Order: sequence, then C-alpha cells, then structure tokens
Amino acid sequence: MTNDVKEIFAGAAPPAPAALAAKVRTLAPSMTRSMQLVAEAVAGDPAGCAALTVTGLAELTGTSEATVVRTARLLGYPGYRDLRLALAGLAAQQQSGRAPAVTADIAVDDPIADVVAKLAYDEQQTLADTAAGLDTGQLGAAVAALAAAPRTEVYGVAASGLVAQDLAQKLLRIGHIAHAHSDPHLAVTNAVTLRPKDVAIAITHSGSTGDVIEPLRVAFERGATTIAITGRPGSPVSQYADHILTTSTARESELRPAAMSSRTSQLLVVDCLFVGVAQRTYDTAAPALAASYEALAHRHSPRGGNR
Amino acid sequence: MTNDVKEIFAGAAPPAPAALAAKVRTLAPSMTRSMQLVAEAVAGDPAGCAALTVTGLAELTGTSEATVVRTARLLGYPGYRDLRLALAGLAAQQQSGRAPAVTADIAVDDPIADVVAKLAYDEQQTLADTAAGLDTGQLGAAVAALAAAPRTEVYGVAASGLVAQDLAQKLLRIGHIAHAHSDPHLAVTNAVTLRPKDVAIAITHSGSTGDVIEPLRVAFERGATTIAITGRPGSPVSQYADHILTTSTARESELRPAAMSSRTSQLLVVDCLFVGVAQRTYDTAAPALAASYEALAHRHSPRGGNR
DNA sequence: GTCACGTCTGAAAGATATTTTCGGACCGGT
DNA sequence: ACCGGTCCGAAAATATCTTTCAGACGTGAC
Repeated sequence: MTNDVKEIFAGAAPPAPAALAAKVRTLAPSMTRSMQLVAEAVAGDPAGCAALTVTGLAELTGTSEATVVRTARLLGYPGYRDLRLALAGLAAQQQSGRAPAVTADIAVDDPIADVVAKLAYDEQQTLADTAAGLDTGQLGAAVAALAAAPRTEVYGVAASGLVAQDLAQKLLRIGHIAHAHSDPHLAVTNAVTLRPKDVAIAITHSGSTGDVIEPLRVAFERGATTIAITGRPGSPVSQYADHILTTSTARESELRPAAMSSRTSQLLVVDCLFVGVAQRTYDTAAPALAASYEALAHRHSPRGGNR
Repeated sequence: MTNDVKEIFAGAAPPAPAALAAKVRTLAPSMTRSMQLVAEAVAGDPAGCAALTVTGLAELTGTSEATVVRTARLLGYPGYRDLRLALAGLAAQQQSGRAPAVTADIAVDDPIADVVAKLAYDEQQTLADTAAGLDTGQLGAAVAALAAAPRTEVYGVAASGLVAQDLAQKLLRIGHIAHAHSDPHLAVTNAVTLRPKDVAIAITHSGSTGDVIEPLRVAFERGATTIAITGRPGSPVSQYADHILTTSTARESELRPAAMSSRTSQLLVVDCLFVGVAQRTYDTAAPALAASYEALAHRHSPRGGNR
C-alpha cells in the first residue's frame, strides 16, 4: 500500500527546515518517476517553485496536480501549501546567504541597487567599528563635563560643521546652552569668552584642521573643559583636549570620500553624548524635549498622516 | 479616495524581502485601526502568522478576512497569499543566524556602554531598513534628473536642514551647482526662480512640514523636477514630488527622538543620490573631487598624520 | 444637537487554489 | 494474451483567498 510509505516518512520528518535538498536525495529512490520530476524541480529552484501554484508546478514538470501533492506529502508536509511555504523560507535563506558579497568598492558602472547595498553595508560597518572603538571612560567623562557645563561651544568646519550643528541643536532641545561655529574667526572670538566648567568641543576627522584646533586651544587656555572628536587620537588637536573621543576611519575610494564615513562615525559619537547628557539631566531634559515637540506641532499640517 | 493611496504604494513597493518590519512602521500611520492590528500581529510574529490562513489571522486579530487582505495589499503584496510567503521567508531568515533584536529601549539608568551599543545597533538597523525599503526605480530617476540639472536646490529645516546642507556640500564638491535652504522665506523666493530641468529636493521626515512643502510646491509649479525625501510616502509633500524617496522610521523613545534615526536614514539616501550623480558625471566629478581635496590641503597641518 | 457625508468594516458571494476521488493506463509475471 | 498490481491524471469536492456590498461609525457643518 502507498500509505505505508507516506506514514513512515510523515512520522520521521517534521515540517523540515532547510535540509530539503538532502531529503529529496534520500527519498528519491522511493519515489515514482513523476514524483522524481517534481522533487527535482523543487530542489533545483526553490525560489522559482515557491512562486508557482499547484497547477503551475504540475504543468512545469509535465505532471498533474495530484502528483505534486503526493510529492509534497512524501517530503513530509501536510500538503502542497506547506511545502510552498517551506520553499519560500529556503529561498529567503539562500538569498540572504550571499549578501556579504557587497564588500567590494563602488565602481563607476555599478547599478544603482548595488550602490545602495554597498553604502548601507559600509556605513553599518563604520557604526560597528566606532562603537567597538569608543572609549567609554572618556565618553563618560565627557558626558559628565557636559552635564555640568553652564555653556557649551562646538567647533567644526565643512562636513564636521554639520555634525557640530547637529550636536548643538540636540543639546538646545534639552535646555542646554550650546552653539556651533563653523566660521573660524567667530569661533576664536567665541572661545575667548569661555570660562572654567564651560565645555568646548572640536570635531575634526583629520585632527589637524587648523581652523578648528585654534578655537579649542584658546578654550583650553582659558580653562574650559575641552573635548576632541577625531579619527586620529594622536593628532595635533589632542594636545588641547581634556577628553578624546575616537571615531573610526573606513576605507574610502574615489567615489566614496572620507567625509562620508567619518560623518557617520561622528554622528554616532554625538548621539551618545546627547543621550548621556539627557540621562544625567533627565529631570530638565524630558520636559524640555516634550515642550519643543509641542511648540513645533502647529508647523505641521493638522493631520500628519496621509489619511 | 482610498484607491489612490493603494496604487501609490503598490507601485512603490515591490514584493519586499526582509524589510517588512520597517515597512509596517513606515505605513502604520496611513493605516486604519483594524489594519494596524493586523500589521502589528504580522510584524510581531512572522513565523506564527505564516502558519495561519486568512481566516485564522482574521480571527486572531479580531478583524475580518477583508481587512487582512487589505493590509497585505497596503504592504505591497498582490494578496494575502504572497504576504504569507514573504512571512515564511522572513521567519526562516530570523531563525537562521541573525539574532532578531536587542531592541530594548534606552533607559534613564543605562550605563554608558549600553547606550553606545544600543544606539549603534539601532542606527545599523535603520540603515538596513532604509536600504531594503528604498525604491531603486525612484532613486534612479532622481539621480538622472539631478545629473542633468543645471541647478539644484535643497529644502529642509531643523535636523533635515543639516541633511540638506550635507547634500548641497557634496554636490558642490563635484562641480554641481547646489544650495541648501533652511529659511522658509528665502527658500520660497529661491524656488520661484527655478526653471524646467532644475531640480528641487524637499527633505522632511513627517512629510507635512509646511515650511518645506511650500517651496517644493512653488518649484513644482514652476516646472522644475521635484524630489521628496520623506518617511511618509503618502503625506502632503508627495503631492508636489515627481520622485519620492522613502526613508525608514524606527521606533523612538523618550531618550531617542525620531530625529535621530530619521537623520541616519536621510543621510543614507542623500549619499546614494550623491554617489549616483558622481557615477553619471564621472568625467567632471572625479577631477572636481580631487581639486577640492587639493585646495583644502594647506588648511591642515603639514603633517596630517599622528606622528 | 442634528444632519449629511465620507470612511471603515465585516458578512457573504464569487473566484482560485488545493485536495481527494476514481477510473484508466501501464508493467511485469504467468 | 490475461491478471494483479501500481502509477497516473482528469475532474469533483473542498478549502482558501478575493471581491462586493451594505451597514456602522466617526466627523464636520449647520
């Protein structure tokens, strides 16, 4: 009786995860000719078969629906529907398996989809590197200094200038007095007015951007607490920094300037500083955040959504 | 009309592989109450839901079959059957290897090391979601428009304003005429001067920031090509956008405002635009990049390194 | 407060897909 | 060639998915 075979395998084989190809090989001898056709098709192209209905697969293999269902049963599934589900899972796994192939550089003729994948991958890598390389001791000290500071000034030019503004914006939102400067002259004149307990932060990837080092030096000499966010811990800027936060440096290429990954890295550091300060000053930070949110509500259409 | 929304999303969303959780978050605001129930169930337990029939899922969520199908459609699938297949794939992926989520929220008393880890993880997640959810067709079209544009204007306020500046800075470095505007009045007066073939880009997470929509509308009416970078594809800003680039929306908490992950997401999109344009205009972009690098060299100390 | 309007929702009808049934085709042994 | 058995596929039966439609609900206007 056919039933014997069915029952034996149904008992021995639960829904079956990914070992489908193996099972097909194992069971092939006990299959009839048409069933082998179906099993072969399924093992050969899981993704493609997952997209087919019973009828479709039957036609593809030149058999009938009944045979397809019988094959599914033999492979240990209650019916074709479940085989199909397993197939979809298998396909997804295979797909994600060959993801790490994106480590290559971005080329001039890469299709746009590759560009997206590579950029995303690189930035993820940068984040992981930065998090791993960040000195939590230095970070903690920096946060403590910020939380206690009456006033904070952030210096950065070009891409780092945007990061500086980002930090200042965030700190302002939790009621901290903070400003960003990208004009070197104004930055220096501003630094002169700093006093002990105030905090000055310099953001520079290379660590040797004179326009940013200069105001930090002035702040340092005025007795303010100074923090450097840089990718080169031993670079000139660190001379004048009480605390040094290191950002990571990713590979760069012609189409992917250094500014890109250093920015990602810097932003993570800046976010950590922000959250740290928000934690330490939670009682004032939380209401301030809520208030700033409220205040901006009317700037958006009454119904933010699209319904 | 409900149909409009449906069609927009159906067009913008291909079968979608693993970015389901992200898509649920992105589209949740545009969903009705019962649809949200379904979406939540699906995002919460892909494996479990994959095992259910339409009727089963309808009962589980206390809704009707019709609603389940509607939700599947909104998420970009032709029907429930396909959603179920995708769910099975997702479940398989989660199962194999990749740890699902350290998704714990950041708490007030988290030690600083945890803050770093959680922020880094969240931002990585945001990047992955954004990359998965980005419509390469729209992106390609946007790149083509940019590459051919005599002039590009970027509008964004607050955190998005920094992203706008980032994009403008980058484009300028490869010899593209681009400017960022965060002053709404100046932005509008600027938009008025745009002409066909010029490109205007609006960056707004909510998609309903009036100060950014207004200049885009003006640009749109002047015949310029308009691009919206937003987390809400169906929001008001998309009315005036020729191309819509969707950023992902991450969970947010009190200590982790939405601005943080939306910024990460927006920056990835902006980087993709930049690299895309650089590819298309390689002959002029490459020398321009090299030249800008040269020009800045003297601004750094003679020996940039750290020894 | 009441009414009109548009949206959301689920029940049931309608369409597809899957499973089962059943009779014929094929194969090897006698 | 005949017989017993297995294998196979067409079509019926069932389950599942999709669409339609009318009532329920909330919202804004008067």
